[in-house]
Amino acid sequence: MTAGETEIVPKYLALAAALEADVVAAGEPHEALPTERTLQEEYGVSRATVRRAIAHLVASGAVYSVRGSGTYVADPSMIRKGLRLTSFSEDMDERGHRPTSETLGNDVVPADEILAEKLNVPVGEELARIHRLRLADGLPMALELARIPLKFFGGSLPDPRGSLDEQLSRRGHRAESADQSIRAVNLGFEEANLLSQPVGAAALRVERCARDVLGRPVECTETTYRADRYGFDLSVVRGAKD
Amino acid sequence: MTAGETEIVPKYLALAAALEADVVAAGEPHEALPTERTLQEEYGVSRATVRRAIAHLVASGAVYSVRGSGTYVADPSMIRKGLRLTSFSEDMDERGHRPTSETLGNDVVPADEILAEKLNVPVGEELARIHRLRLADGLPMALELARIPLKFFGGSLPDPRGSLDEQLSRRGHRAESADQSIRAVNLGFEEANLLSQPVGAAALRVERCARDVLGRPVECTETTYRADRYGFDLSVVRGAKD
DNA sequence: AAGTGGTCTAGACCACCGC
DNA sequence: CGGTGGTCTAGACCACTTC
Repeated sequence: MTAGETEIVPKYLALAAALEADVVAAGEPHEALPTERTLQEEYGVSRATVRRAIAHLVASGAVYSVRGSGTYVADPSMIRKGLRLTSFSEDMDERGHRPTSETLGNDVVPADEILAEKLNVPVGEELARIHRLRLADGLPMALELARIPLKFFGGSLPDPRGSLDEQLSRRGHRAESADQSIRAVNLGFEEANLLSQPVGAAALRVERCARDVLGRPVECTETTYRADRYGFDLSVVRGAKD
Repeated sequence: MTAGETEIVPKYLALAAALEADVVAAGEPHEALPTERTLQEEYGVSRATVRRAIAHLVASGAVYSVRGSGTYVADPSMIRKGLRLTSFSEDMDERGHRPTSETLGNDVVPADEILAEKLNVPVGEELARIHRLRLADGLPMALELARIPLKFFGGSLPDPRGSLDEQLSRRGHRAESADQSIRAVNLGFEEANLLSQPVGAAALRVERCARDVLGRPVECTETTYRADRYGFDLSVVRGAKD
């Protein structure tokens, strides 16, 4: 009587996933979801479970509820980002945008002092440098410059077609945590052209140094987002100091 | 006078506030809270309400729960908060700068639709608008435009000399959590002059709507930081959202 | 085995929205 | 006014930790 690995998935999460797929993904913004009492019947669960599933979707920004009126598909035009570490692809996926990328150039350079320290390698260590244009729904969204010790790829440049994150994960170097800095910059000529923005336009620059689960640095990435298409929306609390 | 109106505060929020004050604030890190079933009796509520209150505290990072074991006061040193809710003064103090401010203008305006909704007041409600230039070590750092219902100050404009945060705290409207959006903008003529920056320079615009411990909105503030002097540094982890 | 938090149910009443 | 989401109750069973 083998158990077979039956994964335990709470009903409310399964329901949230089902709603996300059935209604949210296929629905127009501001389209109403069935009422909670209707969903309760349709899915054969209690209303508390329906409400919990919906609360999950509200928290993730997929839907919003209006007291006395109903629950509706959220308008994804406002891109949101919380406090979690995500790749560009994950980030766009979560917000209902189709992420693609265009490689602008790959090369190998020796680590300068700053990068050497951040990546915890000797100065002069070979780093893969991957320069990409990131698009959302086919429109330029960000420029990304990743610097990763070549040794993490087994000595050769990564396949530009595949996900960088995935290739790192396969070798046990999945990014698990990161230090980030967020700043505003004016776009220079080259950046502006690549992003289809006017020269001097404001942009968000995110510098990220990621570490794997053991705390070893794996990559330093600089991402420059179009200010008119991207911003951070997050919740903060008055917590204790670090 | 005062507001004789009976505020409707959900039990679970009231309980969360009570637990925060009674147990969390006074307790040592990793000290166990009473069990949910104990709290249920002590406070005369259902277990679902106790759980909801605790869920609130977990989300705010004040406590953590361990399945099969108990719920414990969180160790502040282990809290990983990318960004915390801080006032400009606190923020500058932590960064080692001396914060000062220069009032550019105070007035009272009726709430438009957008602010009325965010602040949960009727359209036309009187809002205090405090426009200040924020300096760090005597140099312009940010422009701040705060909008706060006048009733939170007892009907008169706040003392421009004192800390806004403090004056709100004294009246029980301390900002405890907030929704924030971070974007990049190009400075206009007036903003640029006030910040001693060239016109068109990039800047970080932070829009913050803060709530008190009971979740009541207290202020909506728009802060524009000089990009050359300010940025966010934070840590992120790859965690589930929820 | 006893106790904990995690999930779920089947009810109920309320405040609010729209007709 | 009926229907909606928001809150709350009093149970129940489960998986897990702890002894």
